[in-house]
Amino acid sequence: MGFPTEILKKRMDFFKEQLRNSGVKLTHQRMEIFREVAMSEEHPDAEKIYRRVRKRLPSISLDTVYRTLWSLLDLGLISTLGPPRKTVRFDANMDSHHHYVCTKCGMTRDFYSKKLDRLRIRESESILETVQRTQVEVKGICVRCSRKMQLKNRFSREEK
Amino acid sequence: MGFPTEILKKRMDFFKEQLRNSGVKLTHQRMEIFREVAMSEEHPDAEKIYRRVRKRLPSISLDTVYRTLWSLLDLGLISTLGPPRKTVRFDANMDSHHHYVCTKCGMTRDFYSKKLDRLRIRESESILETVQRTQVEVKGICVRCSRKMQLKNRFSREEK
DNA sequence: TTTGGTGCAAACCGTTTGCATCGCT
DNA sequence: AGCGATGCAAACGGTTTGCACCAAA
Repeated sequence: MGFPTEILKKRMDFFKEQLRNSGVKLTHQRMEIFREVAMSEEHPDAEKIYRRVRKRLPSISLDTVYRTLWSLLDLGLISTLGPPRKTVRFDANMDSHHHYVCTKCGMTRDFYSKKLDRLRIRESESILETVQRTQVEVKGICVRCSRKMQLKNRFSREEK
Repeated sequence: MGFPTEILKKRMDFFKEQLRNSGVKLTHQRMEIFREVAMSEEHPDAEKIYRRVRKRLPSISLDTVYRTLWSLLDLGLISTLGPPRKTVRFDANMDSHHHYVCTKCGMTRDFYSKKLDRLRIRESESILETVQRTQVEVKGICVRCSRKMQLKNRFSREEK
């Protein structure tokens, strides 16, 4: 195995370009951290990325990894899995349903759709042994966060 | 507003039955904690559940809330949002893709589907202001966890 | 009465922050 | 030289655990 070279190259080029455009410095650390995420198949967490990057940059620290990942997120170069949450959230609705999710604040609301319930995905490629359920996540920015961001933008425009 | 009475009743009845069947004691605390999750529209976290339950049971402690929630999860009475994770996980694949997710260990793998990409959900009921993307999560038990559980079951059978 | 359930406090661990230093541009 | 980026260590906050007490069957 090994990660497809062209895809990795494409991602690295985009990464460099985005950093340049946004005035964020291109450092070793950022480069290696992004490379690690970009060539991973398994959506690693910060600790795992840290351990791997440290093989090439032994003096890097975990908090640089965190800071870098959050910047990359702001720049739209990576995303996080699921809603952003530092807390586990619970759901007592065991009927088949789907979710609207705000990627900013994590707000989540159920919705129902007979059509979506009928979704059947092709065989799970022997990754999952048994499938429990198939759920659609519609991700976006909720009304409240949207308003907040507009306000913020207005202020920062006025500051200039 | 207010939560539909029939649905809540149905959930409470199922809850009591499941506790009875599994030999887990039905205590005030468990009752109030489950009720709180069952009648919530917003997928609260442990802290929020704790604050609400405390209004009725002022002496309850946060760790009882946690312990209860994990038991309810084991009993299949509630679920958690997204893969169970104590760490944030990152994804540098910004192309449209979907996920296989193991609900036990959180293992997540990408898959692609032109057909699913074409999914268009009906208007988001003014909950989301703007939709960024629609992603399908196929949830189940991965091969590795499945094997582990089989082993465990075999042992516990032998213990008797 | 017995045993699982609960409350308390302390431990744990992932993540964040303040600050002094480093090293690109 | 200047200033953003980094490393270190300490703080933070959500979650878990050990233990003694309590209460339901």
